Amino acid sequence: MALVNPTLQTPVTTADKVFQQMLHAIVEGHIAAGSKISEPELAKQYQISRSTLREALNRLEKCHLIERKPNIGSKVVECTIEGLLEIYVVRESLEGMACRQAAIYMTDQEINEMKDMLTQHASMQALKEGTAYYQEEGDLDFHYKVILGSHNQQLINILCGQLYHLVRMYRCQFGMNSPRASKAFDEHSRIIEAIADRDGELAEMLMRRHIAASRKNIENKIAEKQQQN
Amino acid sequence: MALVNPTLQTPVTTADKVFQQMLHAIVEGHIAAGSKISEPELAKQYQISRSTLREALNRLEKCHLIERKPNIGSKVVECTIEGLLEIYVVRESLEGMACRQAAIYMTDQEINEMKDMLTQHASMQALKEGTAYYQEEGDLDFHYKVILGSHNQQLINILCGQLYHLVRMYRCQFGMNSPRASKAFDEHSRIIEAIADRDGELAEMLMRRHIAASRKNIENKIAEKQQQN
DNA sequence: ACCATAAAAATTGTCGACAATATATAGATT
DNA sequence: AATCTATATATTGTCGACAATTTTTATGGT
Repeated sequence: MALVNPTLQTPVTTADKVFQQMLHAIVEGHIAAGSKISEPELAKQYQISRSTLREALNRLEKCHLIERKPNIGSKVVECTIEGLLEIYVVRESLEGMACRQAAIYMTDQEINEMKDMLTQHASMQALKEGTAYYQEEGDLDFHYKVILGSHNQQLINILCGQLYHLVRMYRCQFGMNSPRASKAFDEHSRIIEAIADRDGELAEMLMRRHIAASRKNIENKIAEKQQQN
Repeated sequence: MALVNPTLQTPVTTADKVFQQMLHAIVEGHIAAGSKISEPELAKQYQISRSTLREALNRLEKCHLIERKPNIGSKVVECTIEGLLEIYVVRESLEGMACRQAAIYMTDQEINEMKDMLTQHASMQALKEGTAYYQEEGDLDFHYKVILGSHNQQLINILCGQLYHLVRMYRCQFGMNSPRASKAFDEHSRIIEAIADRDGELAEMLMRRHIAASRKNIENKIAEKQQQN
């Protein structure tokens, strides 16, 4: 029930279905990052015409998962360290604001649901005596809920509809940018507290620190790796 | 030489050209906000096939200027007060961060160019003995420059490639959300100062206040209008 | 007169073919 | 042998036609 982007519509047209299949394939790396996309080849592979494949490609482009140059073709985006850090900067900014708005606009029911989710995650974390679950789906669930809690359609579209596909792609392919399990959980609780207190200013600050901490964590890992060489 | 989105590629394919024409038409209201888009009709109007028109529509959708429902069709987005306020929230967040990044990454040359631009705007403002120029193109130029100064491709894409088309659309159609001329100019100078001082924290704060002030200005006008009725 | 149903018209989605452009191959020249 | 040019191949862009779906209109019943 997790790892599913909340803005993803249920596919109705064939282009929709192929889009979602390709989305999955790109995020998981089955279609390699940076690789060129051959329209005739993929059309044959999915057993659809080139037109509908192009329709699917257009949606992937909308998510910033592929890039297109006129008369030349499409490429899957590359996963670079710089790209990852750029995404963190945007997330820090936007999710911080989303959190501030959530403190204003989330209903009491939504807040309670989020609290329930967190306790549920806590038990799961204990159950698995590890942090695997929380590192993966749980973290995303939390962030999605906050974003939706902003009740701001622009924020929701940009974050869930675009940026978070890339977030998941980087998480699958780099691996190193999963949440720092133990600390992340505490940070999440504090953020929910601030939202429940309707303290938007604090909520924004905490979310920004939460994301900035992840970014710095990665920057450190990078630095370590570079020292080894 | 302003009012031109810096991320807009020079059109190469016919779909590109039609896209830019329609972009212009929607922003200026020649294609009415909220109106339904008839593919056959527009294809005939632009003298292209429906396929290439659909290609253009896909790009408009990427800019969030039209919305599409499967098997039903496309509509131009509506200009609502709520929608405008949502955009301001996102701008406050993202442009604030862009400004912080600009203080880090802008080159000295870029900063000088921006200073030059501002003095040029000042003289124009005096020349026209009004604030028309600055209210329109000048303000956009300034904000574009800051955004580009972030050197963050994600920020640039989201702001220039998507959000600012909507900003311009609202400005054309509502009119009331143009910059508060006299104050805006001073605020712009202070922001540039902060960037030149490489004070990212201050730069972000000033930009956020600058945009928040515009938003509050609109909220007040709305409130006034509602009191009249 | 109103509502439900069925037929007709219009609109969107998908397909295959052709045109325009870019890439790869072969040949000629120095 | 290397470089430039010309040809051939492959890929992307555009077109018109058909299929599937939705909207409108017409019809009949209460």
